[in-house]
Amino acid sequence: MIRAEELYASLLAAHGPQHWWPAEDPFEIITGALLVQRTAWSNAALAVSELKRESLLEPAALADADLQVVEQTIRSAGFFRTKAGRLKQLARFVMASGGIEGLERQSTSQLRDALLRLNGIGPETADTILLYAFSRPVVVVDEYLRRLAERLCAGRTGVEDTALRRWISRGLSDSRRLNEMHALVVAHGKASCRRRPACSTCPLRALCLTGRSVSDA
DNA sequence: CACCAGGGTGGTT
DNA sequence: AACCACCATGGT
Repeated sequence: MIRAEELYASLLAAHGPQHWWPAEDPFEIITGALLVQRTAWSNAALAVSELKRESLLEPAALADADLQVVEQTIRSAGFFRTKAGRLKQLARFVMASGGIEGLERQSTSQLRDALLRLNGIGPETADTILLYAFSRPVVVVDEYLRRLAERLCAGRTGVEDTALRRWISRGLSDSRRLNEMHALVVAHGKASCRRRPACSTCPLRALCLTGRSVSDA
């Protein structure tokens, strides 16, 4: 049985530190989390800097901004009509919650439920926000992690997200390493081939060969 | 030219 | 519950 801590060490050795969102403005991170959905980060980052240039990277300004202006400003992030409306809604939500400081006072589960009620924020984006903007010790489950687990389990499919969460959080409980872990999983997912048996050059090959189950015990 | 990127929604079976 | 089309830009 592979421990999550071993996986973390192997990923870190193979790909190096990823330093995603190192302690920036929480609202900027929230905005980026929405803009990056199904989009290359370079394009999302461009949209974030454009918002900053337009002085729209603050809840009050964004909440009151003209929808058409927001659409054109974030154009580079793709799905710009959809995302512009969701961004404004998010800004209104932050305002109505007493700002970022108001959100920081909420418990992790309360904040997660509130985020999930918003249109355009699903489990992955909500957990990303909790982890990267509010430093909550949350496991982000994405498609890369599911594929990775599938390989570590020697092809076993259908592992539940809740089982993945328990497995990861058993070995990594602090937000700092969970932060790095998610970034490393994404980096590895993009770097490695997506065929069922991991290719022979995969840095995790040794783990794949010794791996059994993620959901056992 | 096709394919993909740090997802989520709404509709259909 | 498991699929599906759709949203749209920019890089390879």
